Amino acid sequence: MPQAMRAEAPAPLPAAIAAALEEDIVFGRLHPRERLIEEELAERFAASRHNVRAALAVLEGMGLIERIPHRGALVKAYSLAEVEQLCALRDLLETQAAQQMPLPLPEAELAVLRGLQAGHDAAVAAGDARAAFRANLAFHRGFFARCGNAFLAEAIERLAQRAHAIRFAAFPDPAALARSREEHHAMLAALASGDRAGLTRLCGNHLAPSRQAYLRAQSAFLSA
Amino acid sequence: MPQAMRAEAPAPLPAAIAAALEEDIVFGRLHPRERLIEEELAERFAASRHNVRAALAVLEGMGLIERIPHRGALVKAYSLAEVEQLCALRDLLETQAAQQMPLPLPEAELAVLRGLQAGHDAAVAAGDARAAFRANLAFHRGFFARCGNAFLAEAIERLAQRAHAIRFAAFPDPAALARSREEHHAMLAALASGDRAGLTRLCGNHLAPSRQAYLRAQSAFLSA
DNA sequence: GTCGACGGGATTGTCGACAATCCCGTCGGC
DNA sequence: GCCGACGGGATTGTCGACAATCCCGTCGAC
Repeated sequence: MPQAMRAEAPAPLPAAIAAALEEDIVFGRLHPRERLIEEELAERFAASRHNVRAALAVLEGMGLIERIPHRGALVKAYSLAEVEQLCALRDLLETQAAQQMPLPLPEAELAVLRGLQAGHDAAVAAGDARAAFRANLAFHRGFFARCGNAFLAEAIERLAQRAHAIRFAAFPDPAALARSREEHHAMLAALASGDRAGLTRLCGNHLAPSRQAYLRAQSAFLSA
Repeated sequence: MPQAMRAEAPAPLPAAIAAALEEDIVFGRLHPRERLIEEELAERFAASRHNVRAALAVLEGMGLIERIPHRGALVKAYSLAEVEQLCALRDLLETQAAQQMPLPLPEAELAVLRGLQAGHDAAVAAGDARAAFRANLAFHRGFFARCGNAFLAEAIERLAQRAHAIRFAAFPDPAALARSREEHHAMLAALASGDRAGLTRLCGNHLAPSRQAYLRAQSAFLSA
């Protein structure tokens, strides 16, 4: 709960508050079932309660928190069965995206993706987990946008957001970050060479770690 | 624009306003690109502008309208390419849902779906397009919920909501309503007998009419 | 001793009013 | 005559304050 605000901008808009809370959830500073109280957040972010409220609405739309009327907001907790379902659907959609992506990717688009990945590399090298998280999102967004179906790309992004609530288990691990980085480079190589089979396989494997980490964390929690 | 409010409840909550506007879009009373002005809506629904604003946020989340900061809200217009992409993704997800649905469906669940379809039948028989629309949504929700993956069911529902903005072209047609009704019954029969191939085929065919109707309406519009 | 009514405190939800922004018709200068 | 600054009007965005709701500890009755 004690957490200095990071608002350097003159006005802490709802989007900034939502992003900060999103990171708190991803990095486990807010654990599942934890309650979010509007006035506390308003004080922490030096924002009005209206903006906090709007931010909570955003997070609810992303599936990261749950709001119960007149009762407040909680960080959403996912059961094992839900994690399995979520991963299965992500696998389906990301595989589909890989299969319909035009290959090999034009050099101009490849360059954009390489630029995004350079940002990710830098963040990982610097050990900046927060920046790595954001850069990772940006790379994935750019990558799946290339599948040619905006609705598919949006659905994939939405599911990835939902998975944030379970990803906290995997993300702080530097080895996982490095592995993610390597996989991104392998994906770029497959895009460049037009290796569709490899690309599809990479996409499937890429989301396995977070699922496994969650299951591990969950079983550790249950046995504790 | 002239449209009596249908609020019989003492308080017109945001959800009710959103539902009414959703229907206006589905039935073509609000056409694509039409502007939605908060104060006008507040007067029409005898609600506060706050509630109207919340309703607009809901509709934006459903992809039915577009909001531009400081500029207001418009009914969202979809291009032909977007319609194709939307339909392709719906096809993928609904086919997947049909393929993983446990068959044959237990009698208790079948009874629930039959009850929902009875409501749809009644609305179609009565020629009540509004009720038919709602009952159709309820049947689809109940149907796809049976696929065993809540995220898949939710994604399907979200895409169906988005399709509302293009469905207006098909919905007022009584023949289409009757056909939809028949297809629902065929789906129920497939669920009962465990005919997975038939079920999958039915799901695919079931969303073809709205796409075709949209393309027809679009070409008619372009040639006008 | 247990159960149900009651109230204080904390928290969320809603309202009216004001401030900020944008569009567009108008005007003055070059 | 055309271009850019300017203001009026319409519309959206934000604030502070108040009302509604809920949780939970307390008390009294059976």
